[in-house]
Amino acid sequence: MSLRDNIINESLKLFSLKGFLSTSLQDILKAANTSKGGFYNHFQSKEALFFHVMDKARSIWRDRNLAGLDKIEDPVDKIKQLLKNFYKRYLKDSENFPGGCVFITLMVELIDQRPHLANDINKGWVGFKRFIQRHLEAGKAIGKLRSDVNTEAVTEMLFAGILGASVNYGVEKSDVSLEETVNSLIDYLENLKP
Amino acid sequence: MSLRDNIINESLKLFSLKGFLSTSLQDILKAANTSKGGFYNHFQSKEALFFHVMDKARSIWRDRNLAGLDKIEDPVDKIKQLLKNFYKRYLKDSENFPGGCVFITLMVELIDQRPHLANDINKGWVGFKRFIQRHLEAGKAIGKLRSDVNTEAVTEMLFAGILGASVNYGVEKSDVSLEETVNSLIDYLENLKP
DNA sequence: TCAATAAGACCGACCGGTTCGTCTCTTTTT
DNA sequence: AAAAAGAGACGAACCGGTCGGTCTTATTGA
Repeated sequence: MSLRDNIINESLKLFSLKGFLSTSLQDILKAANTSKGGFYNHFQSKEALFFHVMDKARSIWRDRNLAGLDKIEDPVDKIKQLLKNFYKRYLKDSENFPGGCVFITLMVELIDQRPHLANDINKGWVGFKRFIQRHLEAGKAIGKLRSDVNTEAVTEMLFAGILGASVNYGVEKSDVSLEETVNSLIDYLENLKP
Repeated sequence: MSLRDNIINESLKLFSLKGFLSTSLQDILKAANTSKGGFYNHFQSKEALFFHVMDKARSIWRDRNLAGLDKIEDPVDKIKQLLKNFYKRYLKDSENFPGGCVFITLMVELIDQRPHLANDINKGWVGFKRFIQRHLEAGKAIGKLRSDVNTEAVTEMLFAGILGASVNYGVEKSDVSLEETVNSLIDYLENLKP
């Protein structure tokens, strides 16, 4: 693996553990087994690195969470599968995210300290919410959800549940709570069917 | 107000905005309008301050979230009231928590960096979960909840929902999502009644 | 084919600035 | 006068970032 890729991968791990501001350049250099010069050969600044790390994180996120969704017809079942993917294939990935979901760690740290960096994360969150709501609306249109379902409120509920489960998983490091929460969310979704 | 209390209050605000590690002593001194000497006259270290700030935060948390609960008989309704308190009286308190729920900000920051500090926060979380589950069990015992309700799973769901809603509120700074999420949680709880 | 040249990946000393905590000294209170 | 409270200079360690220099690799010319 190239030094550049190695720096990005190691930074991703460190950011998920310590956040962006609390990860020093020395931490990164040590983890990637390189030096200042080696780093600044590939990245203009620590902040520039941030965006490359986020690209990598988003790539992994899609790879894990959207796996198999294209083989499912029912849009509501797609969301169910996404919830399962989230806790079975994504959140447990301690190889890339030893400190849990990197987006949450970074968002909480940066929202009031580096709004322009937090904004980059938020774009993904907004897109994710839209993705959920679009599928719920599609499910409603073909009669897979009750016609009185408020898709916006359900989207907020699912999103908050996922966020909370992720935070809690980072604290508990136990699969039990995580599985219970995600299963409750799936049951909640199931109860909205006609 | 004494300098000591002033330092604690200003630190609470700063911690909710920037976390513990990212809040420098200079930030605190500036906000409290004092000096190094003034600070170290009252606190042994920055870490010692942390615990005093947490005591203050917990005190505010109880004051806001448990308000009026003693006047409610039905244990399930108590939890409903707590959910309402949470978003109406607690989370919107930008006076003490300008950066949103300080427990979440600190937990996410400290869980992998200062486990012994995170552990102090977690004690409160565990107690909160127990509080919820105890009331759900009590409600079940007197027939206010269906007998097939898994109180542990429901507790995890409510807790995750609250966590997620808090994180999301810190990002969106909008009451709409927050209200929708909490109302969805209350509906969810309502649907568990016989 | 092989030496001369060029490119750039990488190293680590170093820079100014900031960190937490200690210390001495001054001011205020009692 | 004595004790408590506050001010801020200071030190050692660390921060992100710069810079001169080395060493490997690719390209060129004969």
